[in-house]
Amino acid sequence: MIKVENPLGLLKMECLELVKGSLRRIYPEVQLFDVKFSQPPNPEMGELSSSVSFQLASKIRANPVDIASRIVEESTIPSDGLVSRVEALNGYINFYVNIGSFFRLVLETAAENKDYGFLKTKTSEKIIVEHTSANPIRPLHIGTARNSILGDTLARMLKRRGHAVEVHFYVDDMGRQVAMATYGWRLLNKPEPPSEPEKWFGDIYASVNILKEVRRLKRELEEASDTGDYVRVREINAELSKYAKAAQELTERNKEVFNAIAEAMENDPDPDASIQKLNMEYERQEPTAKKDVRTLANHCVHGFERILKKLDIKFDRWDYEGDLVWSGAVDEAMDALRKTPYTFYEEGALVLDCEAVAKDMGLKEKWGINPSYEIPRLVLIRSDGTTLYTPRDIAYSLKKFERVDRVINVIGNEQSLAQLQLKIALAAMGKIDLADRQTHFAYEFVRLPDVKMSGRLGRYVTLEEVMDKSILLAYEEVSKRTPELTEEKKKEIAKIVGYGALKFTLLNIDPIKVVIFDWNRALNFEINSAPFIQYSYARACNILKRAEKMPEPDYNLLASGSERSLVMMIAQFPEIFENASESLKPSDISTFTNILADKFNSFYASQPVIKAEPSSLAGARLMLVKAIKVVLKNSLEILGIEAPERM
RNA sequence: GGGCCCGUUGCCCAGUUAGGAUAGGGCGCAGACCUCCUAAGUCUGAGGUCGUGGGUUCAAAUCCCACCGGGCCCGCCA
Repeated sequence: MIKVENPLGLLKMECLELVKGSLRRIYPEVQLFDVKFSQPPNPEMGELSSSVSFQLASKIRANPVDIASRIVEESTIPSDGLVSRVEALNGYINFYVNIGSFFRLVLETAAENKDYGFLKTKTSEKIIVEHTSANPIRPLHIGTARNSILGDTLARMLKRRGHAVEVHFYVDDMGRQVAMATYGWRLLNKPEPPSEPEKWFGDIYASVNILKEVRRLKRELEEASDTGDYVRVREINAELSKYAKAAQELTERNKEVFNAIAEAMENDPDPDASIQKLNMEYERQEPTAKKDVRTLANHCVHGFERILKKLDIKFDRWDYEGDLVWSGAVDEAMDALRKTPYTFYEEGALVLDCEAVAKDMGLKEKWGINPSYEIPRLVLIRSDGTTLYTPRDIAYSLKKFERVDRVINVIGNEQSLAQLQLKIALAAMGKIDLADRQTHFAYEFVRLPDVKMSGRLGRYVTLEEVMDKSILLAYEEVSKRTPELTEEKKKEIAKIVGYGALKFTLLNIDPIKVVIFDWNRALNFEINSAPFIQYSYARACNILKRAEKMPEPDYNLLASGSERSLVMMIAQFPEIFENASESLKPSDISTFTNILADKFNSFYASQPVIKAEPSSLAGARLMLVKAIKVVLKNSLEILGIEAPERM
């Protein structure tokens, strides 16, 4: 057997040779251009088609229909090749494969290679995928889950593509948020957190934030009523009722924490100052601050690790922002920026003039930014000398590039400007090459039907909640459908189905689209395609399990439309994978898999496999099922979804 | 005020990077199918101004321009 990685690629090469040969004979003067092949709309039109005549038509001022006919007339088809005939139709050139040889090539390649489809890159790189990087002050919720699941899938795609991938989690222990949470924890006299500490800390953080904001707004309200600014009064009241609602929700969930913090904060004349002080102490490595903040952050980090592990999402490194500052890496980066002509001081703060950098280095043109857009400046160092998030991220970026060639950051779309400013800072430092090798993989929020999720208001649907419900529902389904299974088996399948559905929901929709989270939609196994695909896989497994022998196949007998389109889909898989991983589009895989499962189910319903007559047809169909099994399994694997042998 | 993103059937989405043949799925709706490899399945049907209006092209959901509706950002927050 010939071993090939990409059977469709071979077929395309052969078709290309045919077209090229004809063109050379008919139009020797025409410069050859890129000829693309696509699948015709229905199987009667062959397996591949080319619209080369249309492109040629405008160049040589001729009718595309005539060009197509001439190309076909002039083509000489080798007798031992993969193409059996060529036809012209409506200006298109349609290629029909030699079923015996091409189907054998495709099915035997796919069925006998468990890594089928994972087409390797010719330019392997070292790549960091940074994802999740959630604030270590609250639980992971369904919004951050979108980040984790996308990031995890990107990493897996790139690994399968042949890159050396490191997965990093950036622990933001240096921001004001973590100081705020630690401040609240201290107000409670730092009790040992209960199990699931990150949920508890999330309540503390939200309590502090809400109480602090309410206090500020009340003060502003007094001022506004004193000056008789009633427009402002109305605005503030609206704000206050928003916080009141959040406080209400929080009290319903965790009354003790909220009340205890409320009481303790009464005694603090200026909570903001206390939080800022703690933040500054942490940055200066004051021992108690260091211990408290790190302890809190680590409780949360361990919680993240525990939950994500259940979804089989793991990290190679956890990079702490604090370490970056303390090691002097941030100072170094800032010094380097200070030496460029693009920074200046304003009221004691160090500022980067992003617009000037972009203008001098032609970055707008290079990166496709609207020339009339003035890029906002970036404050690098606060007037009190402490650092800020984006500048710390600049130092982090440099650190990452010490390890790898390429960096992919899975970060919310709302941080686009910050990510751009980061790249501009790199360019300002003369490291434009690094800026070009850094990708912001942006994704949009997951919203609740009426409100946006918000850590600050303590308003979120936690990831674990969704995971648990998903498994529970899947368990009920399994018990209903296959009561004969053992308890252990039911639970195993429930986990595979439940987590699969959750991941699929978030992977199958374009990351840049806002998702409105709907319990019913996410966990409805009729709507969700993951169980459907998994079920198809289980069916394929079942057929193979029941087939006692493997008769000698005759691939020429795979003549039905559904069989032919299945073989073509299998043939396409390596290029689908290649394209998905090059353009970082997990949904290409999920969509493809869904269609494959759909076609397989139609085939399953209409064509017997084991009992097919003659036995050479059964043999060919068994090979088809075997190949489908491999492709379903491999595409689910990329998506991080398990494929159950039975359901 | 400026910048970016989204808009496809009652609902949720694919297709837009790279323009090509009749715009695809799913849910829901109307109906059909288990003496036959698992019905988490299959089949049939109804349902569409691809946000609107121009333009480019032999050809536009896809490219360009303007506008409308929604989201995000423009902080010494992250």
